[in-house]
Amino acid sequence: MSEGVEWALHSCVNLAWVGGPVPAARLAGVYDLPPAYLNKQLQALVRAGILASVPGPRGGFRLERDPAEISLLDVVVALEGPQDAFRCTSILGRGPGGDPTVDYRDHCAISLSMRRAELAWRRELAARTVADVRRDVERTSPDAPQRVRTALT
Amino acid sequence: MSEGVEWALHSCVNLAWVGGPVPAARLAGVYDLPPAYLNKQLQALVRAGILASVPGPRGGFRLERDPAEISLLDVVVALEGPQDAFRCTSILGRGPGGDPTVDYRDHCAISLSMRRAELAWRRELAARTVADVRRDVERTSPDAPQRVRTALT
DNA sequence: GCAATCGTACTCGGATAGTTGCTGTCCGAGTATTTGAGG
DNA sequence: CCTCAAATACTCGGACAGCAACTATCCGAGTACGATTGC
Repeated sequence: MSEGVEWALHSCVNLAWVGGPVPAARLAGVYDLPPAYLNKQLQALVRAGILASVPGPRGGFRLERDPAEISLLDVVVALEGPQDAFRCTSILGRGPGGDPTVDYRDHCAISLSMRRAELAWRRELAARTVADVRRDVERTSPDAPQRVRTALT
Repeated sequence: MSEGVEWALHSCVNLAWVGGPVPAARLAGVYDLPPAYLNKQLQALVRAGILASVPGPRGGFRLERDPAEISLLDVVVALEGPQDAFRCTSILGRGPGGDPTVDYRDHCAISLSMRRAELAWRRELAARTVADVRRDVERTSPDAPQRVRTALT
């Protein structure tokens, strides 16, 4: 999985602590990340409708939706794409008694088992939102929000 | 995820239908796969203790353990490695109020959420064995074992 | 003094190289079989 | 006919290219702010 997922998730939580738009360069400065590359990841989140971008001075990125409506799965899918990690290429169609024209993703027992596992993974990620993470962090270290706001201002 | 995982899983199920060792070239011929590359994947399964290799004429690969003792997770881990797909690089340690010497994999709320999801994925894969898949296939298409044995002999 | 206009600085956005890991291939080490000769 | 040994063919195993994707960077389009000039 791309390393940008980690950066994007932390940036979303940080953005949930400030109101207005924050430039990508400042978001990157918090963790000493490559500014232009983080910008690229945030662009993908904009295309997915998670963030909104504001050009020009006083511009930057801000959350487009309520943090409680942004699941971790949304962020992962925005960056990694909707396809599963395990890709069934229907090799059964090239085997004995197989039909090359059939899509075996819904028939192959192996494909179904792998899909069931990925479904469990997606279910866990879909059940956890940016708001949940923010709440957990605020409970663990109550002074984190203020520190982040200071670093982002 | 590597495409070789699919090949390895199908090959393990096929090996569960025959007794003796089968050369990699013949296993690859069933689905028209690159023989040498499949050989590479099977070598990894040997290193993991899932398969056993027999050199020389009449040699090949055979299952080292009972099919009921080989989970899908075992095969995936043997090929992809034990590390998680989401890798926490502890960027919190480079942020405000962070300690660069601390490993945040057990403290960062984001890392914990991602790990919980991967744990659910691993649990599903660990609960499903090669024997389970073989049984499912035999129920769906009872003549598959004979077809595979013919293709492998 | 006030307003309109021009210039400037700052931001995102997409286009452009570098690097790692997956994909595919090839040849050598080792072994069981086969073949031949010798007893 | 039986035994032994050498040749042979077949297998795995690791070392060697090719390619796609991730990583990283740079420059241009567009915008808001501020300075400047004219009224």
